Amino acid sequence: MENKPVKPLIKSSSAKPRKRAAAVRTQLDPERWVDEAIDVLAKEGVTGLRVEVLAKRCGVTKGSFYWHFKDRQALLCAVLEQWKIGRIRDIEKMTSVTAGNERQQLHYAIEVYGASRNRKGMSIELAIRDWARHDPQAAAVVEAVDLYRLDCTRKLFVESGMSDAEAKSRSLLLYACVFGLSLMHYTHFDDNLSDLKQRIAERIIAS
Amino acid sequence: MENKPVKPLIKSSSAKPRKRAAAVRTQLDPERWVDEAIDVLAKEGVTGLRVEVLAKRCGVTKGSFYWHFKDRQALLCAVLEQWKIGRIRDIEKMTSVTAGNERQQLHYAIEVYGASRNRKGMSIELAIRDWARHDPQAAAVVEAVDLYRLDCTRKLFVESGMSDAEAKSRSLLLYACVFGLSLMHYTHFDDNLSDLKQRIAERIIAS
DNA sequence: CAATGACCATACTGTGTCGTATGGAAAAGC
DNA sequence: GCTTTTCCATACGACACAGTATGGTCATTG
Repeated sequence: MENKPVKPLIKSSSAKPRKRAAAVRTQLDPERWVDEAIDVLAKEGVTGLRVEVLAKRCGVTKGSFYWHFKDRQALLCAVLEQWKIGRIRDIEKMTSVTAGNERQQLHYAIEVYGASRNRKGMSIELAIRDWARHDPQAAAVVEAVDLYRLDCTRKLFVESGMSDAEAKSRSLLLYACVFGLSLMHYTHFDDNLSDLKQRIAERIIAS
Repeated sequence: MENKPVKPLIKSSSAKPRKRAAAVRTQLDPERWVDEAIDVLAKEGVTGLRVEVLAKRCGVTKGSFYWHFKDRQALLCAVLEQWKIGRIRDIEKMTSVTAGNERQQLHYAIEVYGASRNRKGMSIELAIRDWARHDPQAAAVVEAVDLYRLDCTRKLFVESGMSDAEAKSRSLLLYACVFGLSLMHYTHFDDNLSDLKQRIAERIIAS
């Protein structure tokens, strides 16, 4: 005994992908687990992210989970990491723009975050931010993402002709407003919400 | 058997307060439970609000809890209710102002919410809003509080000379920004955060 | 074809939690 | 003073969950 192959914290799926790529089997890899975990996270929060629940969603049992991950904490770390790189990739895509279109791109960013089609993305965002209130690791990831986001939009404001200080304040205002709105329940506050949102976006972006 | 006195859902403490008021004993009343519960809620979130944990904090056992409350859900309802009335009371106090001082009062409101001294209040706020993402009851309370808040500050904006539509958008922007900022991690974004906040407040309030 | 390793199921321990049943102590009421 | 009511402790059953141990199945490899 004791000769069980050493299980890495998170089994690296890049170290020998079974065969080549074809659907040789329907077996699970860590990424599948993480994807499913993020789904649960969005709906139930971190505390609702249980191993057995997740296994049931994947159609397997705990035995499989503990093959791919050392423990629950390892999954949580993987979730944070995957979210972080996904966010940074999105931010880069969202804020790379040809000169002269900065303001338009800023409007687009606000619209995307506030859109109801992005409901799931915002649920993940809020779940992780709530998670970060108790967990230093999550807090560190959130801070990294926030600082990156803030700096990207800051550049857009600067390139659209603002001072650096003003650009920073606008950048912070933009994201604060976007997340804050997703936190509030204001659907019955007015019967022309799109006009309200338009005014807000103008206030944030316009010089 | 079966003659045990009927336990109300939440034992009304106003229906015969034991003696008069004096410290005749150190026994617990529902309000004490709710106060302690809100404390735990702020630190651990709803899912961390367990009966036995709460009992230990109060220095008693579960037996006491289930005397004062029908079940855990009854406590949660009481927490929501107490938070709701407390918020509405605060809002009224915060937005009642002599004519001419509206803008000053709006600045004060932003400052209070963003202040670090109000850390606990904001923790409760965020915990309840996260709770509201899964629980319709909590969502209803949050909506009621939000609508009340939004309307109170809307009046301030109107009285300071804005159109109703503009006032509404400013009101929404104000609270969204306040809650959004408390959700972000931006302490390392700039070394003059107070200037940043000042600019943001100006942007929200100034005409 | 035999051996190895990857992947998963089953069974088990231990803990935390909800809710109930029941008894005990102290105050309140007569 | 005796009974009733109030408030709490203790003990219990049921369940959900984390993590471990161990064996089984199938594909891959030599």
